[in-house]
Amino acid sequence: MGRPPCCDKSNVKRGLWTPEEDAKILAYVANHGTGNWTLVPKKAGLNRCGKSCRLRWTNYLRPDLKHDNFTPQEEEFIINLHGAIGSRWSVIASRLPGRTDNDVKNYWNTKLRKKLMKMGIDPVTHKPVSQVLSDLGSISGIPNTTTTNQMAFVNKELVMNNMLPTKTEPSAGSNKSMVEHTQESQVHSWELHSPYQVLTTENVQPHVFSEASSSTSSSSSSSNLTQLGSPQSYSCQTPRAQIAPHCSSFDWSDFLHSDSFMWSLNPSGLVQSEAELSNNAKSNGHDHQGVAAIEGCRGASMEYQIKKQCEGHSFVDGILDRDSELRAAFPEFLDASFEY
DNA sequence: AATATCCGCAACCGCTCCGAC
DNA sequence: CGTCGGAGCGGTTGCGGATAT
Repeated sequence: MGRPPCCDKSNVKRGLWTPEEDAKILAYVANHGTGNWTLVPKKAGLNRCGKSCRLRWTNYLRPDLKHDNFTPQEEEFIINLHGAIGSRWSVIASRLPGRTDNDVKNYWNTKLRKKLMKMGIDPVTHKPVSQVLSDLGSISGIPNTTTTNQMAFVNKELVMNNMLPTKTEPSAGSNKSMVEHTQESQVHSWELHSPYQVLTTENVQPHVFSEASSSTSSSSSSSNLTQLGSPQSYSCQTPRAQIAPHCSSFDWSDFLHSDSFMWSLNPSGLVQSEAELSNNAKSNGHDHQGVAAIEGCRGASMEYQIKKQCEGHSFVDGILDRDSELRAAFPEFLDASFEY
């Protein structure tokens, strides 16, 4: 038995809103504020579904909304965060003042997705399409026929979008072909010229895991933080080889979803330095000991996950272990108001 | 100039989440 | 602890303007 509809769909107006209806919503909110949207149509004198009223307000009428075009900085931030957390539009929008989840979602679907595809970047995985193809081909445990079918499908999609070169040719801004890049992606970055610079292992990993990487990797662990916004190369690479060459079960997406990564983004979409993070944490009321502990914890997070997974811990085991350790270490940060 | 096609965006739909009871 | 209902989220649809033929 399903839930009854929130309103009588046959008796409410649908479709585009008139200025008069907008004025009624605005007047109602000005007098009563938002909340209990199911009562709004009746109280405001509207023949609309309450849900529709809420949508109209949140997506269009809210006074704090920006109605101008997205800036390049906002574009970069959306791409970065989408690469990290996927299509969680409300989360992305919450970090872009004046933008709604609907705005961000529409902008992604109409502009950014196509832009990435033209750049040869798979908008779902944010990897070079050549790498996606390579990954598909190397999936173990899948019968060859299935893989072949998947490859055929992907090839068709890519050809339709002019993303798959008909022959090996140098990619823009590099002397190496896409195929060569794929083959070397374990150790070299794959680059093409782009007005964007997306968060990658190169500019995230050294920042977040400077302590961990210094002890686990002899590769370059520059702590230079690259500011987004300037024209730079779009660098994609497989982090596994650099960070955990000894462990093949590590999944970079797990890290991207971790709060360690989220902490490295501030609302403007710029990567924060350790000093900035410290200052922010301090200004938020954390004491020095707490800040140091957080930084140490953040830096050690990747190494911890790699170790645990190499030791045969399941993903869930790792989360539970981590939860216990964090609760023991920072009881003051894990009060009811802490989002975790 | 008329028609077809494309594109962007507002709005809708169905579902999940979460607090109140 | 289960149910109810409001709020919110993400995917999808469809309208209207812009552009191509």
